[in-house]
Amino acid sequence: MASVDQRLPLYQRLRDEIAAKIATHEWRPGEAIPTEAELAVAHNVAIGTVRKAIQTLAEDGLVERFQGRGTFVRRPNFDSSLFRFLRFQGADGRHAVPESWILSRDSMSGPQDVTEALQLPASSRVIRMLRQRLLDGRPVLAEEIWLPEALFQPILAMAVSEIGSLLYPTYEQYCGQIVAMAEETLSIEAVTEPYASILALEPEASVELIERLAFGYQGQPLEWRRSRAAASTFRYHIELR
Amino acid sequence: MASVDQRLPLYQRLRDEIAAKIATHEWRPGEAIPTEAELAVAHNVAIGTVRKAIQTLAEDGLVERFQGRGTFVRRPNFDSSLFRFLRFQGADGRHAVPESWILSRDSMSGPQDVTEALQLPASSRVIRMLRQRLLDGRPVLAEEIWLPEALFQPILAMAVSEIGSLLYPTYEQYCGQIVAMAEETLSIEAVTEPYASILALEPEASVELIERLAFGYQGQPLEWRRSRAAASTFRYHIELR
DNA sequence: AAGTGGTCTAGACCACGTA
DNA sequence: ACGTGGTCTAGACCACTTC
Repeated sequence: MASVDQRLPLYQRLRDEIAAKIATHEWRPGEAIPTEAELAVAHNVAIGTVRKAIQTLAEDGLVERFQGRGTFVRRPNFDSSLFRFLRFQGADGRHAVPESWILSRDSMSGPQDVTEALQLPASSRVIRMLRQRLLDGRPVLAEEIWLPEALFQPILAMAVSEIGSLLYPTYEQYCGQIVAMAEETLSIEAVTEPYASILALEPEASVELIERLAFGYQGQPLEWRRSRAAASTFRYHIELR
Repeated sequence: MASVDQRLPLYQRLRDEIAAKIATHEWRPGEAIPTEAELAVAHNVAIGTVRKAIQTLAEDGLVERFQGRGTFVRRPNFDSSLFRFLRFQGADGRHAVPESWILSRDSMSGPQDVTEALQLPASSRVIRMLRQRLLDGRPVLAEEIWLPEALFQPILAMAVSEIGSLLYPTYEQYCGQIVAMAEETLSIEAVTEPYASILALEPEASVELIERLAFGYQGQPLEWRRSRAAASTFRYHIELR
């Protein structure tokens, strides 16, 4: 364990120690962490200082607090929080998560753009999955998913049908990899095969390209995802403050 | 002034009182609010309670705190914070705000989609402006801006050349309207005139449509903006947590 | 009834900005 | 030197959950 910077305020050092315990899975998602009083005694600080440390962790989404029950390590779920922003035009304007089908899963030497995005040495082994997502029976999203093979070996061993419709819980359960943060970049492209077929569009039709890079607790890239969305059903909604 | 709910915690009631003073412009953007000690005495609460109230306001972006200087009412600027997410492909990958030219400004009876978005009675008078934005001399954005005429009369009285390149400071200075929050929705459309010409594209080319509804401190709609971005230069980048 | 986090108080000292 | 917000302490009582 790296020594903590003594110049930092107590509550930040305590915060970092707790975050490290979560990052190393010493305290696992879903579990309760020690109570405020226990932490105060263990670290020899006032309970108010513990509260401030935990509060910053709660703001960053690492833990969740429940009055009367305790403080719990949060289980992030970007498979659904992607859909916090992304919307599809269903029969009504509802906020549904489309069903998903994995079409293929391969192991290969990584193309340059993939290894660069995942910050891997050139030609590292990677896993590629193609996935189709449907709403009301219509294809709305074609996903191309890239993973570092070194971290996700168990994915190759599973039957494709065993891989759940939510990928991030699968990563956590079978590979011990937890997604903590992600970045998305949106742009427009002319769709090419195989994505045109997956979306039932003519080649060269315009689609929204949503590139997502997902990171673990230590900031290491875990997954690179390129999703193509059909223009007619695509919406992305966000609040600015 | 509505009476405060006595069931709420002290710090939330204090928070609401301060927020109301900001909303009514009793304390104006850029000004310092009273010190923690003064607020504690004035409201007869402990200084820690004042700190908690102010902290929540700072998290919501209503005020900014500076150690040694004081706490100041924040001046939101969505003209530049739009560009927090929106990126254009310049000569390099830099994060530049494009120059802007106002092409027209009219007063008219509001079309139905506009009055609905701005939550105005049908056929209310509205102001429409068209604006072109250029990066490295190339048009990258065509903006269609709608305002309730009742709130923005001074805009009609100004010469178009007097209207600055940043609209929100102009709204504040000449119309007393401050934008506090906004929502954006992204989608793809086939561009029509006059936006095709403004962007130097062929009609029916695909563009990104960015619809933005901006709200004041009391949550009232202030501006509806529909921006079309050329597909070749458009990028939208966001972090998910 | 016991234990948890939530609110609130009343101080102390520190770090920073301004004059 | 002075005033500001930032950190930290040591308690009290309350609201909620669990047993």
